[in-house]
Amino acid sequence: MDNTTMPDNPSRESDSTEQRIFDAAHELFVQKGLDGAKMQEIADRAGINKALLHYYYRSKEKLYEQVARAVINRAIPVVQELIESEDPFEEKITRFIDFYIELVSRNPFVPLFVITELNKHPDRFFETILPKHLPKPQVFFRQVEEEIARGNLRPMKPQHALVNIVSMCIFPFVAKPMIRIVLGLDQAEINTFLAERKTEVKEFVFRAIKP
Amino acid sequence: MDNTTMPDNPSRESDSTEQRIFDAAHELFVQKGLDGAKMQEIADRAGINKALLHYYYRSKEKLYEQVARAVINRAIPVVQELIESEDPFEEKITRFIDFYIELVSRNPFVPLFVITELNKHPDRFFETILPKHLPKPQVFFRQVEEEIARGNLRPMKPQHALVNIVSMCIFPFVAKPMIRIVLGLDQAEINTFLAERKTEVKEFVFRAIKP
DNA sequence: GTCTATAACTCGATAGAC
DNA sequence: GTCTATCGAGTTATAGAC
Repeated sequence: MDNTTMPDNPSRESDSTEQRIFDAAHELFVQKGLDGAKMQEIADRAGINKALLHYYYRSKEKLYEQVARAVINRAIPVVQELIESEDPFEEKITRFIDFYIELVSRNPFVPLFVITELNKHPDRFFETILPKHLPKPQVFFRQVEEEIARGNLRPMKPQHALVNIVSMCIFPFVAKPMIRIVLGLDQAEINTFLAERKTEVKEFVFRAIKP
Repeated sequence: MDNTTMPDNPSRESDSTEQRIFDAAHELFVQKGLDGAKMQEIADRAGINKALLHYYYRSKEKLYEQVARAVINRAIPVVQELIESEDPFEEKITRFIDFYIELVSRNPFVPLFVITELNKHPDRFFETILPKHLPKPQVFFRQVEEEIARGNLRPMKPQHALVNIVSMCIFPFVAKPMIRIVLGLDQAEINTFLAERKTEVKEFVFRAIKP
């Protein structure tokens, strides 16, 4: 953890035991996954005994599921608001990129956690973790079609536009260590580089979608 | 594994025991990671006994390292050739996107494997897995600068151009299940969507970088 | 609610027969 | 080389005192 901004995972000193356990589990599961995180380590970080984990959460599996649900449910409303917003299109894209990059840079482990969970345990994910209501991109697609009809955007498939934008927002943060190596940047330089992303992605996207 | 194309991981029926173990380990480690893959499962898939794994590879750790090295070393030459090529710039970009997407769609688990490994065990990665010579992007950067000077590209930071392109090539395949859900596509539709990426990314990129 | 102690289990690793 | 049997370390989970 070398970011200057703190992640969105609160860990107040004064919380209840149950909450402290949950926060510790949150941090470790998101970083290390279900197999990688150990109950002992979670207990240590929460400042309590291993037995209490079972007292409050019954099993590792159950604790993990609650954490996973919380991670998903915390991210969804933000994304939903961004993607379903009825703001004027150009503003919407700008806000989308700014907020999305902000979100990911505050929570660099979350996208990787979700992707890994989805790859390794798709059944559990669909049945017990994924909420009923997800962000619906139809608003975004309709807006793109309208802008194309008005001649404000070049003709293109809206799905690919969305995936392109999201890819450029998320991937560099997920692949930060890889990018650091290939570009030959030190710790300070990679952070500067990532800080430039908001500007660079917006510029890139608007050039790509304007007619 | 629902791709129509087979991954680049060969598993011939007639190979030696050592090779069969290696192939089984390759498949399982890449999909499940070091902690997630079990020696028993590797043995089962290779059609031999657990004890033989240790006979040939001494320990799980050593087997894993060999697999990880193989994965990296198989990917690097392709990427290196693409990024260091001295082809005319526009051809180079075209080839880069086509081959990169082809590579990732054949090996959808590899980027996630590398990223996860790099996040969880950076020390081992740098000391024992990463080869001495990596793809050097300096050629690419110089070409971008030259094209800008000639007026063939708009002024931009070459690093961000590269990261944008790579993001759009890799991320959709890594996040395939997530994209499938959000876009509401069935198995056939998501594959069609991913097959369109070569065309769509090229179009998007050229619009974004032309002056 | 919280702790200590320990049971129960998983899994990597080894011994030894063939 | 390959197998069966088993050990031993590390982990999850529980029992029971306070």
